[in-house]
Amino acid sequence: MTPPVHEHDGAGSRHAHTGAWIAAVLRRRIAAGLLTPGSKLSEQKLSVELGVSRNTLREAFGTLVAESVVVRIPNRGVFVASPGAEDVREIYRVRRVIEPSAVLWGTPAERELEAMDAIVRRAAEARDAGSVPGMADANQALHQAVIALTGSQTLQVLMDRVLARMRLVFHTMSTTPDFHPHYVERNIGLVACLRAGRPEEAARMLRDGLDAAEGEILARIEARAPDPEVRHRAVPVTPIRNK
Amino acid sequence: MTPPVHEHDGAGSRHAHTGAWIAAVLRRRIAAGLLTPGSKLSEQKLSVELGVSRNTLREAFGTLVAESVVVRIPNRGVFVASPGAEDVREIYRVRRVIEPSAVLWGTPAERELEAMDAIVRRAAEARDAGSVPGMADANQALHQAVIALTGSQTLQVLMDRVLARMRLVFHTMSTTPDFHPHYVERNIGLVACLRAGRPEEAARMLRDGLDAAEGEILARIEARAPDPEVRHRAVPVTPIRNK
DNA sequence: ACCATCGGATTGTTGAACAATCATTGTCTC
DNA sequence: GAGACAATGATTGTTCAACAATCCGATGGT
Repeated sequence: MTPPVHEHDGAGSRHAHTGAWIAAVLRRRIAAGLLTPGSKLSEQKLSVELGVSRNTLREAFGTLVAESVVVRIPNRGVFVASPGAEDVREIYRVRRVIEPSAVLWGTPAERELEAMDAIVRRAAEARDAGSVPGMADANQALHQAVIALTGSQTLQVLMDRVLARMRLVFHTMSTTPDFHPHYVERNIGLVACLRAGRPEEAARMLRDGLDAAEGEILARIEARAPDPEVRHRAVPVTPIRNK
Repeated sequence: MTPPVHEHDGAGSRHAHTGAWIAAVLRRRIAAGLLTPGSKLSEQKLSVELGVSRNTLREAFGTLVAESVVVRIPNRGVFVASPGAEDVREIYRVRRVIEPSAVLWGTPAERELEAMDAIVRRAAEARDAGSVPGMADANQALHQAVIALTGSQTLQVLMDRVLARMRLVFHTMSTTPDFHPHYVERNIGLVACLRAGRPEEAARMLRDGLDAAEGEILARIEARAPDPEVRHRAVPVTPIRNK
């Protein structure tokens, strides 16, 4: 039995708005894969486990629902979101609009170019070392750097949420193939184009890369789930009874 | 005295999740200008006025905070957001990324082109009739149609929120000048470009229009508030005691 | 095998209570 | 009289306990 003590789950601040804190804890657990997609988050269990009131937990659920990290089904409870093929398509719709636009019209200063250079160098090292998580991290970092070109806080948090959702997609796939080496090369070319002052070409390259990635992931997803959209009942994929 | 009865505030659905319902009511009141920017939303008063529990009202506040329609200051309460110059800049950062990208890479079908044609025609009629709200509505409709080109639900709701924020900006300005006739012409040209199959030119036109609009609004804002950013104390602009 | 009914469990919502914090007022000192 | 300081009152943050409404699963009848 875990005692109802507040695990010092990083982010030390003691009691800065308990609801947001609980939301952060759950967000981290979901991102780490401790809470698998489709599993139910029972109000009673979690409230005693985290040592907060059911009301406060409910508030946390609210923010998580707003972020689409969990799904609330009325009178049934909240479940960790399990994104399907349509969700993947939506994710790439968003990325295809925002990221190419960022490289096309965001004028990168020398600072930013240097940062992106460092990132792709790190990615290349990770590839040579065969480190898949290293490549994944670098890939993610590069996309965040691209978003940063817009200078918009709003777009930053939006894309952070999209990325969190993408991580959930990967969690639903038991075997994650490594298309990452492909991406490393693409990203190198992208930064080179930006350096050369050819934003149109960079944007086109980015769009092609996104199309390719979406295609691969969709193929991988739809192979496993021949009936991806038909989730009208919104039933959790696996009624996992956590613990 | 308004009785604590639930005003049948449109959007008929009877009691689909009370918290969301209350949030919708408040959202509408704010958009309508009944709740002016900077005014405080007292938990006690509103809970009795709307006939819901303080807890439920709190949940509604949570969603409104997530939408940045209201601002919560710890231990002080929630206030209707009063966007300043920096917020306007952020709004246009977002629009400059998303809207030109939508017209550039979203391939409009005949249906959508026709819809946009109808909108600009409506705008022209409103201009000839001297109807400022008519022009404003048409302008808003056109931008929503542009966003719809992406086919992305996520971007749609994002831009809806941005637009709501923009409405708040206008509410903070006592006198709203009508730059709308300018926009009508611009929009006509934009749709024409799209019809002619020149998305690059349309995108450029859209960007120029956004730049111009931002400039005009910023000038109007910074003239009134020579010290726009210094809101560290986050004090409501006017400590309005509503009623 | 199919359908209805019932019971238990979980969610949705409320009301009251308490601690913590902020704003205001009043008092004291200089 | 002006400013620092403490007491007071009001509001928010959070918890607890309760109830109605709903859903899930099992039981039982045909």
